[in-house]
Amino acid sequence: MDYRHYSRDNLADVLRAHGINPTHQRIEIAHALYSRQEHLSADQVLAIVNQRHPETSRATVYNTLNLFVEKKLIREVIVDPSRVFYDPNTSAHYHIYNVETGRLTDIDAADVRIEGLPELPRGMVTEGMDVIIRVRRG
Amino acid sequence: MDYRHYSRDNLADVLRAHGINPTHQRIEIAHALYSRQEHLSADQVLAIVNQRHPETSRATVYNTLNLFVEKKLIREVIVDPSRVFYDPNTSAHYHIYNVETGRLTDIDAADVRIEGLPELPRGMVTEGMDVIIRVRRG
DNA sequence: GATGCCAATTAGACACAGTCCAATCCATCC
DNA sequence: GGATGGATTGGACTGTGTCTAATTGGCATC
Repeated sequence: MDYRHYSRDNLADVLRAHGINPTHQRIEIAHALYSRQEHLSADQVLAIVNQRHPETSRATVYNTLNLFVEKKLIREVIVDPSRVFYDPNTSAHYHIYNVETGRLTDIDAADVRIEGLPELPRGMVTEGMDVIIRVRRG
Repeated sequence: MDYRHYSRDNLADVLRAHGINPTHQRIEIAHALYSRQEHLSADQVLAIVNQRHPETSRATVYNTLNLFVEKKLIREVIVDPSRVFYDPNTSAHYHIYNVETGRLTDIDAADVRIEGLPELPRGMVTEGMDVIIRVRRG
């Protein structure tokens, strides 16, 4: 999937490819995340989407972000107890979290080797692995 | 530090060793976590502490858990957007999180090798690394 | 034992992220 | 142009966690 061009037309195709009906609001929300390639909280998405004219409701932003997560268009990043971040990068990668600024940075998982993890209990499957390095100014 | 015996007397000593004035409430809260060696949310701690006679207030539970984290007596585990878990195990270890049941299990960090992590930006220091494997019944 | 001090605790108000719900809107199909 | 059904909306609601002002309680000093 090529996300280099984030025109609203392209994004509509991306949504369709993930089985999502591309409405105006959904395209705006996808655009907020993809055009920035940043980690945004739901509130930040709401604020960005509403800088343009039409008011989009809070409920729609939350509904849509959850829908995108379910359809694997974006990923939740849980690093801060006070809010969830949403990540338009769904390829395998990890995160550096600056606990002072709240800024998240990506680490490509291809560069990292992790060995010695235990076997999962039988009947269990991995849904995902998060690696979070918490940093501050030293 | 030997946490094998979790009498309230021993816990008072543990608190003092971490520079914490051991009050009744604080000892009960420490006891709730250490005697179970489990990952508990603040609400679970509150419920356990109040099973015994004296009512301990919600504010005290939150204050105390935050104090314990600050004094490195316990660790926060952030895996669920809706609540923080507190972990009496402060040695280096990672977590398996069952997204269906909400149950957390430890992985000893000594068994795991992680290589290829990038250098931190200059002037930054690591405060901690979290590894969370999210699992479900497959 | 009485007194004063200060930290710890308390109840309750508050803040905020996120969810729920019933009413409305709107794109599509006939 | 209706009818249909999914999407959106505002507003009420929930649950976690924080704040604050008032009270309590342990401890030292007299």
